[in-house]
Amino acid sequence: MPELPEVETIKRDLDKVILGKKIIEVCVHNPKVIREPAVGKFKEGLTNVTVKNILRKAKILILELSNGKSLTIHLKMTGQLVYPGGGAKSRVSFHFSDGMVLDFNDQRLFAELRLLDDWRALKFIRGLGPEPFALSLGQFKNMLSLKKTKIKPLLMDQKFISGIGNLYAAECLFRAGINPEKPAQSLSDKEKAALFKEIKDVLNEAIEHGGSSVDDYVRVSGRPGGYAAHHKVYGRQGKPCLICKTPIKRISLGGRGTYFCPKCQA
DNA sequence: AATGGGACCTGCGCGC
DNA sequence: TGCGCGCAGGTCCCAT
Repeated sequence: MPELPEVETIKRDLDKVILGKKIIEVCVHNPKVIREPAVGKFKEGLTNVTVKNILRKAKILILELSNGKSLTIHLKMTGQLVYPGGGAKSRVSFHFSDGMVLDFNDQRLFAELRLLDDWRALKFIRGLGPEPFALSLGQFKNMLSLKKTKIKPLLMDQKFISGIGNLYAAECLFRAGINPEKPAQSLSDKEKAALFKEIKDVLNEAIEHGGSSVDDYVRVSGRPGGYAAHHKVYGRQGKPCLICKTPIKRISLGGRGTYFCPKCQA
């Protein structure tokens, strides 16, 4: 499930392999993932253009092109970008003038590709909250103090703070010792500070390790990221807490699997 | 305002 | 063995 660290890893990987290259042909093997414009216009706008710049906003990748348009890619859960491509799983393939291919794969077809005149105008992007790295502790504390919502669903709310998903919300809360059901505004100053620190530390560490390969996530090379070995709670239901040995519990919160230590995160 | 559910998808692992 | 079911999760949308 690509979250901020995975998408950032892909952005950096793509910088090394396709930045400055010219796309000469786009093959759409499954049109479902092309959200706009119509497939014909999509292909047309991506033919004979150079990749000028690659950006990441929250969990979205943006390729700025030489014709002024931009390709936005939201990988959702199972999206992959693989280079060199040419694989059988490809939903869309991008062919470059040097003969190389970038594959876009997506097993569950949830991903969203858009070719836009102005990515900044995309409603979802306009609605994004600040990225964790753009916040000061004071701002973060203020934001939390205004919300009665349970802290874990709040961390995953992209309008509140952007880039954090189910996996990293669990890891950050564990490291900060905060119960995922605790109302945001009820966190103590100390807890807010701990959470702020752990969010930045966990995301940075995950980026350093190339992201977490659970489910389908792979780096652009096709190889896994290395952060899953450092997970402390995610997916560890019933296994002993790495700090106190209490079995890790799984509950459903906001319809999502939520892992925590009932003792360390009381 | 907040919360809960369903929808979108498909492969996998589980129980019977 | 084979089948059906629940689950996985980012985001939107609707209902309460």
